[in-house]
Amino acid sequence: MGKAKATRGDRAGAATTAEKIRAAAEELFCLRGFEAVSVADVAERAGVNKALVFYHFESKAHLFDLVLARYYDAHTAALAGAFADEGALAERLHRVVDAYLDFMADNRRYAALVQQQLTEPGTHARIRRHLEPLLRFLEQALAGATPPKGPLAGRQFFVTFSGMVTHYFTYAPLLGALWGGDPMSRAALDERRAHVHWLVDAILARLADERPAKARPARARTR
Amino acid sequence: MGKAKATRGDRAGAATTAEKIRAAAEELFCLRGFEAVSVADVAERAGVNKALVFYHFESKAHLFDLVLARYYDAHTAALAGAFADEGALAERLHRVVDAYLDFMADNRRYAALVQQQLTEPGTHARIRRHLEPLLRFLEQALAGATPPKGPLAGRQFFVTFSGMVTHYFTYAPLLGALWGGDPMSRAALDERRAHVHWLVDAILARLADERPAKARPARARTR
DNA sequence: GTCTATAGCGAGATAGAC
DNA sequence: GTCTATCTCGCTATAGAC
Repeated sequence: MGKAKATRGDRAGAATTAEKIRAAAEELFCLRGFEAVSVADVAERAGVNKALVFYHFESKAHLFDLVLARYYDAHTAALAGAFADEGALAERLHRVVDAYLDFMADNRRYAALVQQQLTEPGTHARIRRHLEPLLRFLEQALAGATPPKGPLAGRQFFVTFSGMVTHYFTYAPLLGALWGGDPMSRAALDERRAHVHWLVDAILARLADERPAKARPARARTR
Repeated sequence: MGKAKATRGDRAGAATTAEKIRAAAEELFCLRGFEAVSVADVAERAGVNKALVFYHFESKAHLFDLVLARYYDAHTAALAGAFADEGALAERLHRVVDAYLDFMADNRRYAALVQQQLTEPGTHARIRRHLEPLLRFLEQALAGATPPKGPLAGRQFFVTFSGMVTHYFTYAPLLGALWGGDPMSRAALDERRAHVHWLVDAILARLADERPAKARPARARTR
């Protein structure tokens, strides 16, 4: 699982063989998924011999695991920062949405990769470990605005928000043809961003309307 | 592509060989996707010889195409009925959401199948033909409530609604572990249904609030 | 660490008897 | 229409020289 030596960053010129392989694998896996990429493809892309892939990484599966772990970590890190406890709830959620959209736009095949993982039981444990902190983040952020159980609980909004964002990217290749225009263009991404922001506001407004009526008696816990 | 004779329904006892194969393929493809299912698996499940699969269907890909087409058709049919022009907009949308959720609950791996297709360019044309009428349905239904362009256009809500629904099912295997309790249980599905209904209402309420205000000066193009 | 050569397997698909 | 036997190919992974 990676020689201990691979501590160097990924400067362009001085890439070690292992790093070239990792980079090539990342590119290809994110482009075509796991099954559709062969070790020979990775080696060719990296400009190294096929056998070296097995020397530096134990197997194709290990290599894929490594790529996936990097993505999961990057994803969590990107969102964790955005959840920072500053500003009103709406503002925080907008930040999170922005971070999510930006991450997806920068790693366009990531959504597809994760979706693909979902179809393979056996990888569920890892994805769960990846998603759990994100779910907790959102539940905590929403704690003051949503009830702890039922159809308006934070976990429902977790599915809703992540669906709204990721769906756009998994469907992007189709949307281009259906809509006309590139859904990955700056303008299109900004439009999607505005849409999701609008939805966040609509949801918060409706929650605020309902809360006093619903959980009325005694003091409402403002946060 | 299927002998012309295969007009019989799928009564249990009198299943023809081709039908047994088709049924087995449908089950397995929806359970594990395309790559993870071998022709030998299908034959075994159907209780027939492997070579017969190639006799009755030209190839594994053809067989898969057939299964997929059936699903797409069933999906479109299920939603088309729900879009019927009766009742207020909110009521119609609730009907569509219900039909969508029911279809997904009855065909639990369908969402994963479609997602998987999205990762394989070359199948895009077909999915597009499948999605196009659904998009047009929704755009038409929303025509009076949303602007024709921009972040609140119908097409944005198309991605949003389908994401909210399908995401629940693609993530279901994980949600069980994350939440505790089976996300496919009657109670859990009803909770999700209530959540999406609530969202539909929140969105319509907000749209109604904004429309007069937004395009205010001179005559607002009420459309 | 890097290469060539090849083992070994499982897959889709076909040949041809019945 | 159904079967057995087999072909062919691409893939992961390894052996072993350098």
